Amino acid sequence: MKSAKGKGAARTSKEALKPVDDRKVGKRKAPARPEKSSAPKAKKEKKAKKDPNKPKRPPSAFFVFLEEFRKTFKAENPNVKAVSAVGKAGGEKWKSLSNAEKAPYEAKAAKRKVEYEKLMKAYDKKQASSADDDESDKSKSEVNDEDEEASGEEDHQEEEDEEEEEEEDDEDDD
DNA sequence: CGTCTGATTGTTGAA
DNA sequence: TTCAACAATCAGACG
Repeated sequence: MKSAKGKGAARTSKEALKPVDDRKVGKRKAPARPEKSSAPKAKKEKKAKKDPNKPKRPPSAFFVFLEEFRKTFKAENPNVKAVSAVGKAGGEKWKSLSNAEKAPYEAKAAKRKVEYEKLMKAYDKKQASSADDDESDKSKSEVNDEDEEASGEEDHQEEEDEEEEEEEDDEDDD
């Protein structure tokens, strides 16, 4: 451990064959630059292209719950500075929650997903535009650089009441 | 100074 | 359908 930054590769090499049970996933950014030195120039015509505005993945219900949990956890454990501590505690607590309790978190996560899809469309367009070799000709023709929600558009403005309470207290179905 | 790590689970995107 | 990687966090640690 320690400085073995070479993590990128190890992260899923053999584990790939093994079931996903071992979620030893903590690693991130695998494909991007496991080697430290070596000239990053590489240029590679079209590969390893950084995303100008790649939308980040929407936080799962667990993360949504974690966000709140972190505050609570840190509030009672200000001394704890290890992210892993919150992760473990959060994970444990998360499993302790019932469907009904996770419902609000999932609802939020679901909403995130919707927004994410929207961002994806915008991002997708950018890629398309970029895909084109020469954009100078068409110029403004395709998509504007950044429109986003700027104007009102058809914003439905969520009026969600979160009244999807279908819970029949059937948590312990097992 | 910058990038990476740890640890959790869920979700998403690609094959 | 299945795999693999990443999403936040926060401070420490290494280059």
